[in-house]
Amino acid sequence: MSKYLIYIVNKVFKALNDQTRREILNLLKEKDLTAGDIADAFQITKPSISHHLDILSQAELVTSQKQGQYVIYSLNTTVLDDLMKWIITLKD
Amino acid sequence: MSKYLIYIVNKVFKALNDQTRREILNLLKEKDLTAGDIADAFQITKPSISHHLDILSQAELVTSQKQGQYVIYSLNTTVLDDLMKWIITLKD
DNA sequence: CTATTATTTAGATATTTGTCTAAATACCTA
DNA sequence: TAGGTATTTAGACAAATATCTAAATAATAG
Repeated sequence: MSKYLIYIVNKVFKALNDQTRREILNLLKEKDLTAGDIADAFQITKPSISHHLDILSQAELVTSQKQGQYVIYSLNTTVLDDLMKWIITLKD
Repeated sequence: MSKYLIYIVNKVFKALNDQTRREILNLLKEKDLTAGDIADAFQITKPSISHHLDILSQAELVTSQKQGQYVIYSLNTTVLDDLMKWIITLKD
């Protein structure tokens, strides 16, 4: 288990250890969304959602690009491969 | 995504969101160990390890059986399948 | 330019979490 | 039964976290 993988996995587990953040990822699975669209899907405030999106970004579970005054978020599943690797290592 | 799976995945993510607990699982991958053996592998106190083991038990990531005055812990990888299912669902 | 909309940042607060020490429980052995 | 070992429980405390409101930043539209 490389130091790099341990570092990534730590961040990803942290990011995934929250129901709201997991639901955000599920929303983004369907299609890319603006920060506002994502916030509208939850009962919590926009700043809180912004914070969740930041944590997801740090874990590289989402990417974002600015389009005018909007910020569009997309799901990024590449780190999930690292996560799977970690889990499989535990299994065999 | 069933309510049951969401419930399980929530507990498992909680349990896995800690370096010490992840290391405990890695130790148990090699062989079953008593609570004391596990505690000896870390710098933190026995009560703290006991607490970590409790969280891992609640998530069903470990099982335990009493053998005399010892409690022997074993890795249980079955919930990891549920976790994998959740991840794969996100990926495709 | 000014007002409006979208998003993030800053700072405060309550809750959760990881850790500790001390005590309790359970089992074993002489 | 008494003393020792293994483990857990209870309670305290500091650090981390999720949330909020208010303010700042950035872009658009009139």
